[in-house]
Amino acid sequence: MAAIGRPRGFDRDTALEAAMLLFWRKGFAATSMSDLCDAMGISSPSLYAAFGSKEALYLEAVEYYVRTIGPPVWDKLAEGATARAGIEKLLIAWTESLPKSRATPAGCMALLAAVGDEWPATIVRVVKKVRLEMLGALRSRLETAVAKGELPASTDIDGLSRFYLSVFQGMAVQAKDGATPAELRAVAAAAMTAWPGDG
Amino acid sequence: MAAIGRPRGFDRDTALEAAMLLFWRKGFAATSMSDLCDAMGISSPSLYAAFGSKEALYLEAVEYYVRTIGPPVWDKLAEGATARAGIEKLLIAWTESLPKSRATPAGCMALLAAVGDEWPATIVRVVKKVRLEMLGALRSRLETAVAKGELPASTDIDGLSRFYLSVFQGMAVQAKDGATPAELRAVAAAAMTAWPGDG
DNA sequence: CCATTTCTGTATCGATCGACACATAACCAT
DNA sequence: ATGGTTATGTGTCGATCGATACAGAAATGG
Repeated sequence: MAAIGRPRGFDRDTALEAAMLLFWRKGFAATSMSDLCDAMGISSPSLYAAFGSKEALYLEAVEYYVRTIGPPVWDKLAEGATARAGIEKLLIAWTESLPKSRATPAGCMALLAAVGDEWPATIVRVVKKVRLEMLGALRSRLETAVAKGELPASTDIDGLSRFYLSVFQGMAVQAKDGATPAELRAVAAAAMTAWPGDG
Repeated sequence: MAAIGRPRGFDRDTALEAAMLLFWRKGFAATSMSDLCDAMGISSPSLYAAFGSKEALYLEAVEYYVRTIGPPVWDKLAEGATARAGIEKLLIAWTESLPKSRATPAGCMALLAAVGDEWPATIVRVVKKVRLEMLGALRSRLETAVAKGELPASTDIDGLSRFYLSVFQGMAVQAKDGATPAELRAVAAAAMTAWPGDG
């Protein structure tokens, strides 16, 4: 863009990250413009000039979340020699990522936007797409496993991927509820015993 | 109470049920007093006279939910000869109860109040207690199973009950997301393969 | 009948919501 | 310097939020 006119007095990404953390913790409706302005350190007109609206800001915050928070965790799925190892690594990564930490709120932002209060339709649609991508990532890994012979061809791939998505979502809810990493690890361990062929 | 004064022009329980269904579907913040008055068929002052406040009405709605919606499903846990059968019946009951039906919204009201937007502290505390009761019901059934020798004494009861709670919560999220009963049944089937000793 | 009590509808309260008008300040090109 | 362009802060907009004041209506007890 043109470097013309008065330059912006704040860093856009820094402000966006502050908005993401606030939205993540409090949700959409419960986060007011006033809250956002305080957290981002800017005034209302600056926010509107830079992001358009509260709703547009939320959508950008989700995008930022998917871009920065998701990959370090979901990359685990591709690691490990087998799909089983990948899923296990992913589960462990969740137990570390989902509880509230010094830097981030508890739970999964893309999940929290699905449940609870009714949200603007545009947001619901976008976060739903994100959740479908999670399901797709799981299914894709399982399909590869079947193709490689790690799992029998009769495996219910859709059901199994949906099952692990369920476990993830349940863990996210419990994390939001204050569950400790140790408690989540017990859930992950139980979930791994559902791997086909184990006993 | 005294039968003195002008009698109430509406049935309290009927109005409460209407409020519950609306809160269940839309959440707390997204449900306005105006919405409630429309759904309950009464005016704002009547609502305040009968229920006190929006927050008090929500608390009564949760109580009503726990009293009327919960038991038909959770009673399944006690049915069946073994804990395994009880859990399986419970999972199946969820797959039928969680999706949106003609009469009820999707998901679990007590769960939805945990996630998403920030809710009033009193409500958070009450619904958290409800979720702890769910966990307690599962754990209690598993303890009985260990006592009866259905499960080895080394069973991680806390982890296993938390695991099945996770599955339930994940199923509730996916139900809210529009998952079909068939898709939820696949999740339930996968979850049952995690039963200790199966394989 | 009247007095008392309780419920109901209209109309509205102050607070807060998201969003913006406006004037001013800070930068670039010329 | 000067005009063009964009960002900033103050102040405020209409709408909506949850919650009531008030007066009239409907019941009971005398």
